Amino acid sequence: MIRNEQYHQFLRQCGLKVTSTRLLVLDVLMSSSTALSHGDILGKTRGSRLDKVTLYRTLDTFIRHGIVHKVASEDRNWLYALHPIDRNNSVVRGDHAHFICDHCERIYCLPLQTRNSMPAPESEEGFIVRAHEFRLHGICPQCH
Amino acid sequence: MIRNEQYHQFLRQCGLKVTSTRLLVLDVLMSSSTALSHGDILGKTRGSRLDKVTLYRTLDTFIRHGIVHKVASEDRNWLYALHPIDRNNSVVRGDHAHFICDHCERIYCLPLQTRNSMPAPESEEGFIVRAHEFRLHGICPQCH
DNA sequence: ACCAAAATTGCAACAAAGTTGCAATAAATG
DNA sequence: CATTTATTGCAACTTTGTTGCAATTTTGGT
Repeated sequence: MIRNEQYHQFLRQCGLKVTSTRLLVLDVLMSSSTALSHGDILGKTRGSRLDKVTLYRTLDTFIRHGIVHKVASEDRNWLYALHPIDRNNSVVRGDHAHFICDHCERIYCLPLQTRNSMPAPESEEGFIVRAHEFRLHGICPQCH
Repeated sequence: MIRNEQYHQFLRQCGLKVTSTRLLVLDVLMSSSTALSHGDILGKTRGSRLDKVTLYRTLDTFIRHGIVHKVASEDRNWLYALHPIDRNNSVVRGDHAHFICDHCERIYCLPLQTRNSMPAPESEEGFIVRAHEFRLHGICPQCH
């Protein structure tokens, strides 16, 4: 796998030890255009005796290091997706929307174009707003 | 409980049979300013031998009839909240935001004021947007 | 290339959340 | 008030996620 060298460098940049589990999970997430569940990832790594607990912990580590974020799916479990990575292997954590296809249930992370970008809503009636998530529902390109 | 007559009428308006379980769950949801989990509701109804399965099914029925909606909490389970009801006992399903307090973890449904309301983002690159959910993170009035 | 320290992994057992099938019960209609 | 139909409670089960611990792997210094 030629990408391994790149992933290796990326993990070190994030202050993480390089392990085969992490390289594997990183590769699976990189290769998907949609957010994946724990089960999805486990399915895509059959053959490489990756334990479910290890996967939970790996995803958790990635989240704590800001590489991955999780989105709740419509059927009560978590989907995991990478933050976009730019040409310098730096993680870009800018605002983006989660698009949920009401047909295939897949969740895509869509960058918010400037012309679509949402103004952060004002704090109001004692609620102090610090961050926000925008979830879009509809039909994805694959489903029409 | 003086509200029972009102709830009774409301359920019939929704085309539902009136049962003690539904009256009970409706009352619990009405009395809360935040969205409640299945467990929360079960906790608030101790004494009334309400079965967990029945509660799941009741909440599901309410959702199918548009009385209740569910929001994923930050720790992977569903919270349930009523749609606002106006003076004519009609359900108001207008846009609203979900405010998640990062301190107490409670989730509030906040109406979107006109000045805060989000324009529906344009469909783009083959993604057809039909609905959206806005999730706000921050600190709620009780926590500061 | 090897060693020691520290982090990571796999396993087994467990806990929590949610579902299914079915028999018993309760609500609405005439 | 009897019949039909929906709702409820229970037991067993599935799925998802967690904990503790021993074994293994990674890293940095020699």
